Amino acid sequence: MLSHKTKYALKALLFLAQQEKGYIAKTIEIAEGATIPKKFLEQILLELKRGHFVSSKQGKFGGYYLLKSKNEITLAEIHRFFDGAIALLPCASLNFYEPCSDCLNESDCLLRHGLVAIRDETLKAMEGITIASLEKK
Amino acid sequence: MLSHKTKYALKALLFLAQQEKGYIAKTIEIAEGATIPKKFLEQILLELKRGHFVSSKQGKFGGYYLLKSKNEITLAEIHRFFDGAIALLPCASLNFYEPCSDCLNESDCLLRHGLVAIRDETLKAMEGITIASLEKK
DNA sequence: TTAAACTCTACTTATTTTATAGAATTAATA
DNA sequence: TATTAATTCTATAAAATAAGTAGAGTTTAA
Repeated sequence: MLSHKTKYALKALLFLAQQEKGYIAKTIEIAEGATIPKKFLEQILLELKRGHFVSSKQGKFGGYYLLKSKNEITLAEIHRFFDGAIALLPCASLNFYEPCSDCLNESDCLLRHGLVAIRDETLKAMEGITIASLEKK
Repeated sequence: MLSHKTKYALKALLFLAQQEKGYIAKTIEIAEGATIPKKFLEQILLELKRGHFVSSKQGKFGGYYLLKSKNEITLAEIHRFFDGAIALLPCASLNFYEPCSDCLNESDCLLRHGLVAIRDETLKAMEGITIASLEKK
């Protein structure tokens, strides 16, 4: 399952994608427009900025806007950025690989092969979902 | 990600699947054979019993054995049994559906459609992984 | 100078996960 | 029938994570 944080991030990005090009949205607008607790959203937007998904303008009349194209932001990316690995176990992960502490060795991890197969399928599907594709619905 | 509980359950089922037909395995054997904390495993085996995945024989010389065929126990089932929904949000789930509290209404949930697509792909893949298929590796 | 916005750090609260402890029950068998 | 060895059950504890809140600091426009 997605964490609330990831869900809120997706909703915020979607909100920004739906604004006119060049529009700068205040946090409070995004919070109310997408039904997200404002103080929690502040943190999320800062993280999205550090991840170069959005950029901001400070000070009066400041706010947030999309930095990456809505066609280029995928569910896979956002999931990894906030929730980490897409694989079901660390030993089956590409980007967050860790060996199992409770398996004798890599080749003896009986779960790994099956979970790598799942990861490949899930990843392919998640890379196909972009902010732009969500907007179409 | 799978919880440790789900991972342990899979490893325990795999251990039971690898025993000779009719063999009754003690908890301590499974714990040591599959590297699972024994007292935690006790709870997991009881849950697996209540879920009709395994059965047990009580008393001296008792233990656990597979009740369902190893070809019929899928990753999807075990995931749902211990970790719940396979979908990324409750509103995209088949078996654990709940409406979003932070979406105005069902049709306005912009994330839902994309996440249902992911769920369909993931579910199909997870239904293809059985205890027997894991054993082959 | 003021107002209105983002930025940053710390903290709190709640929930869930991951166990552990120990007593009760069941069954085989000497 | 007493003993032993196993499952079963309930309660609790410890740790980690998630979710949200508070408040001071900084930046910018007018």
